[in-house]
Amino acid sequence: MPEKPEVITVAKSLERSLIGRKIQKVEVYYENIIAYPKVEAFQKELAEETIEQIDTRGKWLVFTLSSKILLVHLRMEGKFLFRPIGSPRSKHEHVSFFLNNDMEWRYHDTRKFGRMILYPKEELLDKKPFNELGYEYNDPNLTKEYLFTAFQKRHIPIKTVLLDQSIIAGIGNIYADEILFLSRIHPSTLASSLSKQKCQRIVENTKDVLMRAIQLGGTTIHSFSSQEGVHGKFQNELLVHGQKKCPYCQTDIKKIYIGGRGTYYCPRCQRVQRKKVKA
DNA sequence: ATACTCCCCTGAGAGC
DNA sequence: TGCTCTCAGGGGAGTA
Repeated sequence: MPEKPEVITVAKSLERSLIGRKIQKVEVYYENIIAYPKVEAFQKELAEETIEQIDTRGKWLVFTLSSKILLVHLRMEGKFLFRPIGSPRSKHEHVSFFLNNDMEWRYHDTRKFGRMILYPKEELLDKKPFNELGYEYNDPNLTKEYLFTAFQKRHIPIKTVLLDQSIIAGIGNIYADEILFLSRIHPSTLASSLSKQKCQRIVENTKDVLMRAIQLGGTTIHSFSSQEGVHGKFQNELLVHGQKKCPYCQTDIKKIYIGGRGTYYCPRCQRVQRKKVKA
């Protein structure tokens, strides 16, 4: 669920509680959350590290520490909580960072899909996932020429390509639908068939949708999972994802599956491209 | 290199 | 009521 705007919101909400704090100890209750290095090394290397800065790259949270970089991907339902040291732990709290203010910074993840990676600072850019992430929504290099070239060799639906983090980083299922709706492009259209003009629309609408969503603190869809400090308002602005009627033409919104992802579109505003037929 | 399939997880919701 | 089944969904791994 968290896409770029939600990840930014989480990063901002954590700053006040974490910047300048020292991690004294780490406990891991579900080991698969730690993707790299091995759990023991992860715990050992984090001890005595101070949190200096919090950023995002794609959908990753990037914690700059004294001598390491901690990456966290929330995937579907990851979230953070703060609890006094020793507070009862719920069954979905899988990692706990003991801070130097008698608080535990805890990672909660119902589906256990989230992942954490710890790297030495200098290795960050050479390794997965950073060495294979595409441009951010606000990167000046994100141009219609770049997309047109990248799309040429992708003979799969544009919806799927927008979710490919190696081309544009940070777009997830919800915003992909919104971007294609605003661009008036059918989500099944093969990426390789898109004109430069349509690539330009995708560039503009990617920037537009993400910027507006970031201003509103992202999208909160699952009411049951409202997380501490994160209350997005962009769900009120969604035009097509999860909607019933097209806000422009009142046509019934259709839901289909593309690449296994639920996909919403307006069959009138987002027509299937047809090859021009000679008269 | 690109495309496709399977898998990881759990809770919610449907069906009986 | 309560059990069983299906499904969503980001991304990594394995395979063609």
